[in-house]
Amino acid sequence: MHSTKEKNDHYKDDLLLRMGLNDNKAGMEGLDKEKINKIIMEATKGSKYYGNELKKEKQVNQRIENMMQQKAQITSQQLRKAQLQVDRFAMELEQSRNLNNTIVHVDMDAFYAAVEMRDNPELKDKPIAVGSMSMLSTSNYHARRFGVRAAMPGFIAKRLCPQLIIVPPNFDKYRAVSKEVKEILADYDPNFMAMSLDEAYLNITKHLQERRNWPEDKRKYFVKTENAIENDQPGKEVDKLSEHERPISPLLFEDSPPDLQPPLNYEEQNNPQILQNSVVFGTSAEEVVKEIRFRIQQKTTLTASAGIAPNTMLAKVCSDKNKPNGQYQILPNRQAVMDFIKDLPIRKVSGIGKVTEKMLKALGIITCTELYQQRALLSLLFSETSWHYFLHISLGLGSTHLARTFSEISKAEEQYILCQELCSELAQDLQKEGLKGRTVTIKLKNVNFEVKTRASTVSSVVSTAEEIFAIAKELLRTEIDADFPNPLRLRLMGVRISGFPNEEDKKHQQRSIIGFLQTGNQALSATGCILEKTDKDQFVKPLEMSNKKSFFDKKRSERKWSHQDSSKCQTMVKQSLQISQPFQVLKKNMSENLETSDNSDNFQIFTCPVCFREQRSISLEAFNKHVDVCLDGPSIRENSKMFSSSNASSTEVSLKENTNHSFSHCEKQHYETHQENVEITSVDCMNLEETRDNSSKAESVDSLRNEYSKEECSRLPSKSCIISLENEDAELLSRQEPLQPCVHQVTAGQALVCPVCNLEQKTSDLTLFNVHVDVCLNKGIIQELKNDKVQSLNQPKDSSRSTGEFVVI
DNA sequence: GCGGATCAC
DNA sequence: TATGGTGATCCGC
Repeated sequence: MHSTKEKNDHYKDDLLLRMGLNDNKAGMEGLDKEKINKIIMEATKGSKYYGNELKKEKQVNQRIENMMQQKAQITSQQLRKAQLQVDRFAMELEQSRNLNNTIVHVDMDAFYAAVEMRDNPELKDKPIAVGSMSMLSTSNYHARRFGVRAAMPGFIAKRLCPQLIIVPPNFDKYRAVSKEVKEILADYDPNFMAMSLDEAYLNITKHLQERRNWPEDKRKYFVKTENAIENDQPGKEVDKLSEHERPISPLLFEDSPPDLQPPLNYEEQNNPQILQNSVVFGTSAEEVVKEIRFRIQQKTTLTASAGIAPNTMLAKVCSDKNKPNGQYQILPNRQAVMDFIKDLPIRKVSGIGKVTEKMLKALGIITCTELYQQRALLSLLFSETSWHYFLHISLGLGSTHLARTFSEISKAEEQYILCQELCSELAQDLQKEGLKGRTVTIKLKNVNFEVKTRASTVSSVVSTAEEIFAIAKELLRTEIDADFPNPLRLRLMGVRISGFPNEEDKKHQQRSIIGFLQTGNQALSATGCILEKTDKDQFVKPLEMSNKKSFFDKKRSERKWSHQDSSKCQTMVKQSLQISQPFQVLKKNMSENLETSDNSDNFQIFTCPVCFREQRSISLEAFNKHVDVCLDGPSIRENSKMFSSSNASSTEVSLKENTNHSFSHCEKQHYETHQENVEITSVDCMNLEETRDNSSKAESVDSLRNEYSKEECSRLPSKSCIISLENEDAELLSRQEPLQPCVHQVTAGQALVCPVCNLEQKTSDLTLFNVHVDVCLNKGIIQELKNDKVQSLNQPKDSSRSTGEFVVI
């Protein structure tokens, strides 16, 4: 319901300033922001709550101060070096950019309040909020004009708006409505991911494919103007069965943009056309989402907002853009993404909260462009997890797939078989990595989403499937016996091995890569496998994954991630590799990725950002190696002195400021999917839905999300990866478009000359070229090297093109 | 490992 | 009168 972004924003002095951003129109009913702030302050000041807020603020300020001190100690050399590392990582990320998915984020407008208004016409024109005198979870837009917001105590809201009606929450009702909405969503993506009662992500990529061939009839809906609709199937007549009248467009949002008011204003442009009380929607993503919103409104009389984008991070931001009752799309090309990102305040991104915002602001970072410009500094000031996350955001990257739900596995036999398979997979991975461990852990999640981990440590290392299974089997048996005679009804199982005696050695061996890809001290610490069963009774085969490296979204990893089309799995593997995988794995998969997913990469010529020589490597691996050598070795011609004393992995600043940005769920899927959380040992779980029901306040805790989202994929300091075996794989693979749907096509073989370093870049990939130019522009080192040539260009200040592209025609 | 901080709903 | 409850991750200790 209410987002954290809104939460607390009413109370802090600095944040009060931002309240001007809220809807409040001069001359209209309501309060101006100064008045709102004043009233809130009066009600807040002197309270215990306020005292605690001040205390917390001090702590944050202290963190910022520490960070600034640390920043002051960073040498330009450290910064240059960091820049190289970060840019190399950025280049890899850029390469893995995947624009082939269409992700939709659907968000019901003022959900609880809207439901209450719908069901009680008396509330229609009044400012209302759902909650209690202690806490509100939602307010309608009318009330928001008075400054009444979610996460505000009711008694303060009453001071702001004495006529405010506070309605106690009716969760059963919200759940029922939510279910109606979800039934619609499932038509477009059966594996959609519900984040809460009023929010969900959909991957409509597949739907769009199928829809292309749909006859108009299948995209036609009858408009219902008076009564509620029971049957909202396309092409079918509308039943009338409403006991009371439900207006099509509830007067929830008087100020919503007129052109976004469905359904009757749909006559705009070609689609959808209105024909005799019916509407035909087109086949584009935009049309699909209009259709979804139309159906939601027809069925529930409530409005929803939506965002359409190539990944979940962007889709989420988009859904907020034209709220309420609107939608927004970022087209699936890099330029569109970058244009959108350019001036986007980082605070808009899910995972960037109040504290992170403030810390970054202290570094002069407010927008994503600035976030990108400061990437090198950030890598020195923040944890690896954090700066990776930041870099993703600043490149407009996010998760491109959603997980699916799983069917139950309740037969003991199957469970043992599953366990054995997992152990075999795990053993294979161990063998590949040359690892042996002493601790075997199984993780079980039952149908109620309770998660248990059970571990056993043996005296000597194990590595074979038989050895591991022998241990895992006993752990599993214990759990099965514990519930006997009731079966264990599992939703997910995982096996992990840890306790590697030779971790240090391993790390050392991999230093050349790890030095760049990860600065933390966790190299390859464990290998894990987790197997999940899909709702289609297909197994998601584990592969492997990195541990700490996986930095993406744990946030809602609990919401289940899992499935992956095998074609996409390659992408995923590729991405996770680039971000976090140990080198060996990268090596193993990279060539295959290049071959399968992007032909043009096969003979790509990389230009080393250090020595500027072209590397006619076929694989990124070889290229990475070269850069490693360049960075480490004294062999760099032009700038050897700059690196003569440096060690590739020695840049770390001791005291890293940690920001607990939780990764946006989306992204994390790529990297965290199917990972295990070591810590969880036993969760005595009641069904969350039940607990919620008993909660008098806290309506924001949603229950329905658990239906779809509780699949655990938390982090695991280990490696794991998933391959899903699906029928559609081949199809998906074949229809994959080039990684970079470039707007600017470059003729094959055409030489691109970097305007900064003046060196010819023989890559045919404009994206890579752009990255190179960015690297050049943003790097003092290059400026120094080419001082005579680029004086006029070495101002990376131009925020409008921090990640800008050089357009080649 | 645990608890505090952060974030989201 | 009065400023939620829950779950998750990350990180430092």
